[in-house]
Amino acid sequence: MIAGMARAATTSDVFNAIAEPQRREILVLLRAGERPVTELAQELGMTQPGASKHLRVLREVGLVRDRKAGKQRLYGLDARGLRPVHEWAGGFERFWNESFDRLDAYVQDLKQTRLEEN
Amino acid sequence: MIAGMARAATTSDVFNAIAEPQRREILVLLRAGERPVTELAQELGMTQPGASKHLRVLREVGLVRDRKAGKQRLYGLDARGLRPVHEWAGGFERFWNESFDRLDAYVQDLKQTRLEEN
DNA sequence: CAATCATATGCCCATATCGGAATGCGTCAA
DNA sequence: TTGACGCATTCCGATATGGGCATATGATTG
Repeated sequence: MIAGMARAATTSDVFNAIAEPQRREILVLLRAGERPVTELAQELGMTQPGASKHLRVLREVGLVRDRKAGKQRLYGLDARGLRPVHEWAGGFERFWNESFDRLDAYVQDLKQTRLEEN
Repeated sequence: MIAGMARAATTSDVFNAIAEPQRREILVLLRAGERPVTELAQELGMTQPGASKHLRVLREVGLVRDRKAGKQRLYGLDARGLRPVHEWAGGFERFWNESFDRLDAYVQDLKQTRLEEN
């Protein structure tokens, strides 16, 4: 508990939860609506325990919620947790629009603009 | 090599690279411009080797590029790799609005059910 | 209750990962 | 050339992770 944690717990950080490709696939699938575990496992070509484990991680970070439906347990999307991810990445938007060669000029432009504003 | 990989290599997947909070902090810092390793380490309260390791990961996924400047090595942002992240998360945009409504309806259902039970 | 279907958990293994400490290595200055 | 500086790399230890497999738990039906 005290020494060298390898990484922020995947169960407490959305960024970490979506670092797993299969978990991202699950989320994409769930955009089409609620699904039982077995169906998800089948469509994604993974075992049922595998799907359950991934779903557990997604549930613990709040990206998914589950609902009992008779014998089954339906998993549904709760995408609110993805909003911070979207916004964080969006904070870099202006940087991927400017090519590197232009970035320097861009910074110069900003400076110039500021000068002109004063 | 063949059996049970724990996770997609952090060095080959942007999602995985940004799963580390400190690496995200580095990227944020670099929006202000190029920085040498020691300065990054200092501002983020990590050791120099620690910073170097994180920078290596970021470099290998292409989120950062480096340039020699005399004794120093300046790291700069290359945010293009964050665009897929932004777009992927953006694919859920309509869902994190709808989620509220669904959740609300769900809560209403619960209340209604309880009332009927009493 | 017993049998059955759906899902969750526990265990084991191989590997990845992070942090710390020591060290290698290239570059600049005296 | 010899230090000193800046950074990268390597080794180590502790831990997290994902997959496979067996099994436990839950709920439904007969």
